[in-house]
Amino acid sequence: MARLRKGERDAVRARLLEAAARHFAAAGIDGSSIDAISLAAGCAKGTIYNYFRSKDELIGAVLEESSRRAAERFTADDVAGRHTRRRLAALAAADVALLREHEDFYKVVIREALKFRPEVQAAAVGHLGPFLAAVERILADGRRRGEVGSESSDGELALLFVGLLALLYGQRWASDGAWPTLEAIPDLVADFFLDGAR
Amino acid sequence: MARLRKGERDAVRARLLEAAARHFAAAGIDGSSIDAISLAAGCAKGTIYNYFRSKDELIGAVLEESSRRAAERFTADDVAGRHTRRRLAALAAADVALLREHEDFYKVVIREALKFRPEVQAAAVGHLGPFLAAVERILADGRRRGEVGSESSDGELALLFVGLLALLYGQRWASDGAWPTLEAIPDLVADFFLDGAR
Amino acid sequence: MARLRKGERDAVRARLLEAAARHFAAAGIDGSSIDAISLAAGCAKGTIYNYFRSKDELIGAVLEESSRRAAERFTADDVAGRHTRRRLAALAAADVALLREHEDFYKVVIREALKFRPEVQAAAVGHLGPFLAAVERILADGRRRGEVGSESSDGELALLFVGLLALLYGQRWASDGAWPTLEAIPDLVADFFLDGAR
Amino acid sequence: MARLRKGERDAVRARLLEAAARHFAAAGIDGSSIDAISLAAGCAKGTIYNYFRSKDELIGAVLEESSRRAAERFTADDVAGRHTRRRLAALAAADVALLREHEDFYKVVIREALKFRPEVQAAAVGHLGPFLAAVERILADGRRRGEVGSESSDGELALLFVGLLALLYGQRWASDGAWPTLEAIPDLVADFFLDGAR
DNA sequence: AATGAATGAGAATTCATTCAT
DNA sequence: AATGAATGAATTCTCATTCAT
Repeated sequence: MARLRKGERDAVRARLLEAAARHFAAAGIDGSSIDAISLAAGCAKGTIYNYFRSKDELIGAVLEESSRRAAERFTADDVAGRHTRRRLAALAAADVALLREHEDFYKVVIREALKFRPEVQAAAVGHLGPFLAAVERILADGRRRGEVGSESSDGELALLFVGLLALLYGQRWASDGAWPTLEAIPDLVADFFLDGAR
Repeated sequence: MARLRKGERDAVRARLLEAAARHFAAAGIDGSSIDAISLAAGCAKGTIYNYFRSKDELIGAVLEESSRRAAERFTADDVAGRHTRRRLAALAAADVALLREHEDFYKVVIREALKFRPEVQAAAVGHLGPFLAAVERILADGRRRGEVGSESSDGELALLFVGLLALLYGQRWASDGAWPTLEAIPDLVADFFLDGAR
Repeated sequence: MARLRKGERDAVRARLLEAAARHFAAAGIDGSSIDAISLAAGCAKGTIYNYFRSKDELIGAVLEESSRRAAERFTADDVAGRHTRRRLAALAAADVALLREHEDFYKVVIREALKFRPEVQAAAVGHLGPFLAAVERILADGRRRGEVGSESSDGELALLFVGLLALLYGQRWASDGAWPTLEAIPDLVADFFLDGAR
Repeated sequence: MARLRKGERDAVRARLLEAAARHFAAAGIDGSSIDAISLAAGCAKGTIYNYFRSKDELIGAVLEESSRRAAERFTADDVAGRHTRRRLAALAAADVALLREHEDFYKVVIREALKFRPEVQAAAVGHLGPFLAAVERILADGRRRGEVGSESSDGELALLFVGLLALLYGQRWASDGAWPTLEAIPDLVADFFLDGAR
């Protein structure tokens, strides 16, 4: 059964990644077996090893995929002249839109990032690179406009911004969607990030 | 070896809990074996089952212990008349002091909470109860003083406060202590929580 | 706490044996733990080892006790001049009376015997000795009276008699007492043993 | 080693069942480890779990297999017009022939039945169904011919018949084959069942 | 390329037995 | 004598990975 068309092979790979993300999100990485993931993707257990050398590589690929998709978007809608608040809210809204499409991937990657393991952190920040850069750009503009005055560096603030976003997503998962809703998140994060509780 | 001297049994239990927290923090809960934990505590494999009926119960006891110790402290130093900023910073400072003593326990409980699993969330918030209540009290006073004006409810804000604190701890673990330092955290979290990036 | 009065020590031993029989009957020998038995007898785990060197010895003692009590009785009521049928029924009735008092012991010893392990068989038949001898005596008299004519030897027939009795007890346990009842067993076994289904 | 030649999988399963029966018969169910059984069947420890989900399922499969094979035979040779004695002896002879081929399976299933556990009894009698039905048929005919007159019901008598048979097999195992021999059993059981010791 | 049976290291848990107090 | 904590061998079961077909 050799020589799948390129597209077919990619399709199987995509199915495997989605099944993996689904299982990882539902049962945790350790609680998900290669066997169950393969079957959920419509393959036999052995097949997955034709696509990923090991479970670790599969995990890596899921995280990779998550950020790959994310990176395609950021900044697309960003417009430099606007108010900092609007630009941040728009950025968050774009992220929320992505999350809607790939919630399982987000859940996996966010959970992984929030384990705060140094070995993983480099990769995580790497994946977040484009997003963090977008935030920093907005912050730099914001300082010029007098809308940002924090003593913390833009890099630190950018990390706090994505952290807050992750926290709000997580709070939503933890409360089974009760609070906050996806619709509310962009304004919520932009407002709180800029003004705090004041 | 029956009838341990009074207190001896508690000492063994404490050693087991600390060894468990240490392993959980270093290798994750799933990555830690009962066997290794027992040996690290200076017991044989079977001994741990004289203290905890199962791994799940051990995990529960570690989380319990963590919050039990935490609950002893909060609000001790809180003084109602002060500025909101000072009170929040003091609360955070008390928490940081606790974290210094039981960092492994904190790491475990924070990681667990940041998996955002609804089944676990109730317990997590329950453990945080006294802390959250303290924050809410300060916020209510703050509103009276005109130092807090956010449209979000005090309950939501309190959750964001502990979330931010957890995020800063985590950022420290992830960066191997590079940023932020423990000393900086109380002011950092109080400032950002009240004023944001403005 | 040394030097228990002789009677006290015997009382503890008896309690241990009864607890053991109870557990063995309910959960099987393998399914019963020394710990549970000790506690049920009101002692701590270690105490049992002051009375029995090992679990095997405890098992042996339970079986021993069972047949010791049984041996006290047989033949007491037997009267040589009567009809074979009446004498067999009386013998069975005496056994049923014993079983009523020590049902757990009976269950254990019968189950053990019906595993048919050669190593155990010698002991089992040894324990049954007095009972088998009584049956053989009755059979020998029965032949003289013309009430027994089987070609099988008396020894073989005696084994069949106790086998039948055990079978009926067991059938009762298996059917939760539905059939046969304890009252019916003595006549049932005497009749069937002498006449079969004819 | 995927896609075994047709039949290969069944062969492995059969080897596992036989190894299990062999061990169960020799050391008891509780005394037999999954590990030892697998190795005896020529597999590694884990392999057995590709065929049976748990030890309980393996036990069930051994009992099932035992009665499945048995059910194939009964009554094949039965001829309605003959003497009750001859028909019963023939039935017993057919059973003995089966036992010769699958002695370990018989030993396991008989031992299990003679534990007289109500939960198991239903299954045991279910497995015996065809055999019991055959006995009852013969008894009904026997009554018509005047060769059976017992006051007990045919159902009860049938249970006694299989009980006797089991007892004789067991007696043989217990005596290491000394008495009775397999050859003698069919006539022995038919004679004793019909006439008793008379 | 896909399959899925085989593998065996490793994990949690049980429990008879020992022995210091 | 009684206790009950400690022990560690043994057991069941899981699962990532390999590889013949």
